Amino acid sequence: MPAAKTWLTSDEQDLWRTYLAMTRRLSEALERQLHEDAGFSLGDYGILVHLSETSEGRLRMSELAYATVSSRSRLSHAARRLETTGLIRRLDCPDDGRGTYAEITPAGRAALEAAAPGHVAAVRSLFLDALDDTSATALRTVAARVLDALDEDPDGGDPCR
Amino acid sequence: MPAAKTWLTSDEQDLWRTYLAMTRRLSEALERQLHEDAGFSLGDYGILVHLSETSEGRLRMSELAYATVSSRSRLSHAARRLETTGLIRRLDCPDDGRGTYAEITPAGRAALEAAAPGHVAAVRSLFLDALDDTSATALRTVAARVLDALDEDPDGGDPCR
DNA sequence: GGCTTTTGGTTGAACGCTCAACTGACCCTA
DNA sequence: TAGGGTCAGTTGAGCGTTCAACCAAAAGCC
Repeated sequence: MPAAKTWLTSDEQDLWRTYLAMTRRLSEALERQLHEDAGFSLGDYGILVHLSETSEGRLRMSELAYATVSSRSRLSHAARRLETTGLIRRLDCPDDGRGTYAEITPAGRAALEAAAPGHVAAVRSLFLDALDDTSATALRTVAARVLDALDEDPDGGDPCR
Repeated sequence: MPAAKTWLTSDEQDLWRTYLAMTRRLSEALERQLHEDAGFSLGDYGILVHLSETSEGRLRMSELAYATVSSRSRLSHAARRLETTGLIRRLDCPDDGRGTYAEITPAGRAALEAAAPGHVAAVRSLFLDALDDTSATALRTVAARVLDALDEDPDGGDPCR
């Protein structure tokens, strides 16, 4: 096999930089919209969504960390903040003395329902509308492969470190 | 036209969440690799790359902010840090009394060349290798459309706010 | 020439994330 | 049932980003 390439070809560079610009600007725009209109972040939104989707409105901290693709530490800090603003509450897990449940409060559900229309509209207009069937399929494939590669990689492996 | 949809369909949801998971985990993995191996961030890497690509090794702060898709403030802080570590230096612009040039130092070039192989290898193995010609083309199209939508959008518009 | 407005860039405070260290509870084995 | 190892979750320090306020130089304007 040839020597490992140290640099990217100009095509590769272009694609990579375009990808970086897209992801950065998209996440900034959505973050800003959500923060202005709802007062919380995309990460917080994800927490509320996942909790609201369960039958009991609650999830163990570690499950929630996995679902929201965040570290235990980040989730723990985020949960403390969301608890002080009253959107979730934490309660001890009766089955496991180490465990903690995060539970969405009525105020949390209300905040989520208030935030959803604007956020969903932004996701549509900035992202989903840019996709036709073909590119959506392609993107799914790419994402699946990238996530697989991350699972293989020691640095990208454990989403809950 | 029908009433605006407040929620995403389950297909849309799935695609959006997969996209979010991919982008978050990929950027975390690259950030970690670079930080461990080179001691600086992906943002710093971008700054050094852009400076090194100019004929004089320098760029006005605002041009650099645009090139690296970052706010003036972020770039200003990053430049101060890079200056204290000796990878760049700042000098006053003779043509415009308000202006500042950022210039990559020899140490900066050395750090960049030392960091490049590992970073490029990670970008390849985690991202580029997941793309065949078809999906690369599709991704380019998607990125271009998303960036266009961001340019239209008041919240996503100015990359240098 | 003086006046305001705009532009280029920096700064500090507030806040979120990361990392490593830590606490307690569970588990397993002898 | 005592011990060491692992697991769930939290905490605090350090650092990077954001936001708004700020300064100085340039550009418009009359």
